[in-house]
Amino acid sequence: MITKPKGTYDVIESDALKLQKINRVIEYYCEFYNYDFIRTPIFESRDLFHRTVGEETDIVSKETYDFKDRSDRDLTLRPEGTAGVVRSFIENKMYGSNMPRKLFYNGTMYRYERPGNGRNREFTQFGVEILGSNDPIVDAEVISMPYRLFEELGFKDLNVKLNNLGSKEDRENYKTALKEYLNPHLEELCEDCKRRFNTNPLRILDCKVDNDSEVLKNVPSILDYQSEESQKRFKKVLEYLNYLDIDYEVDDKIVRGLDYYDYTVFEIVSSAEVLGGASTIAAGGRYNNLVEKLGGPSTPCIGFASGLERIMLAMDEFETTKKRPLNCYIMYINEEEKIKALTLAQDLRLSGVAVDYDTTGRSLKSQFKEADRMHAELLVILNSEDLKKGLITVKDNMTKEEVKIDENEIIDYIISNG
RNA sequence: GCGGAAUUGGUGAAGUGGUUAACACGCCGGAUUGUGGCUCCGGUAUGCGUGGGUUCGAUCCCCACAUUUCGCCCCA
Repeated sequence: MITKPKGTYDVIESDALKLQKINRVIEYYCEFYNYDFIRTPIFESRDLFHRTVGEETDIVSKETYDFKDRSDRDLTLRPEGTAGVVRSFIENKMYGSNMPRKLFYNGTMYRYERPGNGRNREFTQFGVEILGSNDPIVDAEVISMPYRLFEELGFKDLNVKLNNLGSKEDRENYKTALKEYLNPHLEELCEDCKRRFNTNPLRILDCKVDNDSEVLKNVPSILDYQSEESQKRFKKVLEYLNYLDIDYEVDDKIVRGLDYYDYTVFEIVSSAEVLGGASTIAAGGRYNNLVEKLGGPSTPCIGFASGLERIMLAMDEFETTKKRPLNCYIMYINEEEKIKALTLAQDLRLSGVAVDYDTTGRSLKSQFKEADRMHAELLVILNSEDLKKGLITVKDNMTKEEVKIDENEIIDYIISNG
């Protein structure tokens, strides 16, 4: 038997219903918040991700699907959505007009990592990007929009954790201070952190191993190393979040895994138990230098990404999503009735009625069961004797009341009663 | 990439080194010769993740691999 590749999964049955619901909610929230849909390629040139996400990050250094096509081009399956959107923004010269640009995407991403609960190699993210505004009000919107959207999907007890990484200069100052502080304590840190000390000292802050150690408890806060302007800006973000009634918590230990972030970074965390260690359902931040770095004009931007698989997992804890009921189920036994079922079904469907009928030749009894499984509202029971008189039986599956309708009025009857 | 656990029909699962792999749900058929959801009867794994090995004999013991899962790393 051929099985699915490791870390992939099929979306079927109740998962399919959940995913459809999520996609519907995303569609209309993005419409209300006035974001335009964008779809970018699932693979891009390898350089795009190496330059944006960061050569040193785990995502790029050990998780990308890199391959060469038949003409020897170096390509990479996208591990995240922002790089492609920014590339498209520049390539299509969107900065020329209609700024800021508010875009949303929803598609599959690929990372070669160990699969587990809420982690897959092919996974789906939706996200938004606002390109061309540095107003803190935009930060508040990008945080509050997914927050409200998740509430709509049934999430409760959501928490936003956010931090201010400041400008590149602020961060360099902080890194220096951090290393100065940590240097005498190096031996007390875990092996990973010793390595990070040189490669990416900021990541030591959210190390789980050393989390409780005295060393990290007294570590200097990045918030104390911000320029006055950066601090003022962050305060405004928090102020706007207060007005929007968003439950947040400033966490100066939050740093993100992608190199391009600066100023505001945030995570939205759910307390749903099924999520286990995958409780972050959305995360993002500001990236004011990325567009310029990729060759576009200096453009301040902010965005977030959210993993749909994790949302689907958590939805189990809320409510079961039900399949939409079928308007009408047609039953028949013999060939004459079957042909009537075939044509009547087509006529009804073209009139906007959701219709189905049996195609496995099972007993009438089983057809009733099947109709119930599909939650059919009306049952059309074809009978050769009645058909000869031009009559068709329609039974209301709720009241169990049965009427015989003239063949010529059947469609109107079903439309007005279904 | 590192460590632990799991893998038996459509589903939930019991089970044993030895002829037909429990039970329940579901599904199909029948009783009810064309009006269901209750009840009763019958059917429903040539098969116990895959490949080797030990054995007279393996679903059960051993090894490898795959997949899933928990923790680490990392992350949505």
